[in-house]
Amino acid sequence: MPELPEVETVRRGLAPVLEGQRLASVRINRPNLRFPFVPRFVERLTGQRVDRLNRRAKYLIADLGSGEHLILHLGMSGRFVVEQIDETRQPGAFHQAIPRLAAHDHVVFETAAGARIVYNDPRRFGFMVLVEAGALCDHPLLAGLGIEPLSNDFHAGAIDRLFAGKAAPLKAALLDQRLIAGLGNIYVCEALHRAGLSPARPAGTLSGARRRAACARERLAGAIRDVLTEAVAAGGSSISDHARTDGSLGYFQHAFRVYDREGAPCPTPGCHGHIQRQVQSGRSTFSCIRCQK
DNA sequence: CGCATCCCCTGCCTGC
DNA sequence: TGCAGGCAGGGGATGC
Repeated sequence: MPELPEVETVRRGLAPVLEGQRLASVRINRPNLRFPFVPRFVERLTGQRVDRLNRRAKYLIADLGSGEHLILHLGMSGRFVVEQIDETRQPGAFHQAIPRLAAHDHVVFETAAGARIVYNDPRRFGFMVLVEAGALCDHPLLAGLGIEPLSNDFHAGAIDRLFAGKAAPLKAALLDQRLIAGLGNIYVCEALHRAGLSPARPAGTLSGARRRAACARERLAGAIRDVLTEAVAAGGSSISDHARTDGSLGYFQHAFRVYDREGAPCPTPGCHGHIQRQVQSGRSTFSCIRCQK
């Protein structure tokens, strides 16, 4: 599921029920997701207050009252669903009375205020990692992450610097979380189409003083910012797994111009090409060879 | 180092 | 109808 817009959508759904609330109970239904849960994961979380829920790239980061942090990643198929539980029941008593667990409901949080937050992840590429106080910035999962594409630091000049000398195709460079953090397969394809840039073009050709390179990176920076902003406003893209925390679907998938549209006419005005699919770095790329150069 | 390939896991869709 | 194969939004480990 989740690229930056989907993760941000989940963050916005979870923040109102988590921030300022205590975790009255935590339950894990298996020993691992992508990684094994750390020892005493449940005990270390239970009773803690969540001060804030942040997002960095495709990670959610809960700041806990103890100074520790809980890093959450949704992998490919992870989702959170929030339900309001009967407030007359005793917190923590849901072990007996829990409503039916669906398949792949791996983690269940219950807040003192009566929200139940269920993490469901069929493929289990997601994970939850507890980080000691003060160790967040240096954590290996986060330390190497690149620039946030919706931050003020992201602009054509950043692309100029990051892509200088890179022989890798634009598709691969944009997927590289060490350069720009948060883009995934869908939004890379969409941004490249909007910018009129070929996914196969060497990333380094967007660097340097030449006017054409400067125009190209200007278009790319704008396209990335636009597509992500629009997708966040739409609640993300719901292909098969992503849903908002209230169960409703995002609708940005209806705005895709190229992703999963092989054979369709190119939506660029005046371009009479069609969308083709190719495989780059083992993953599908969708583009129009006519208007993406 | 930079880049490509493979792998983790389950579900769904297609074609035979 | 059943089954095999391919494919899926993630990232990490490996090998060249």
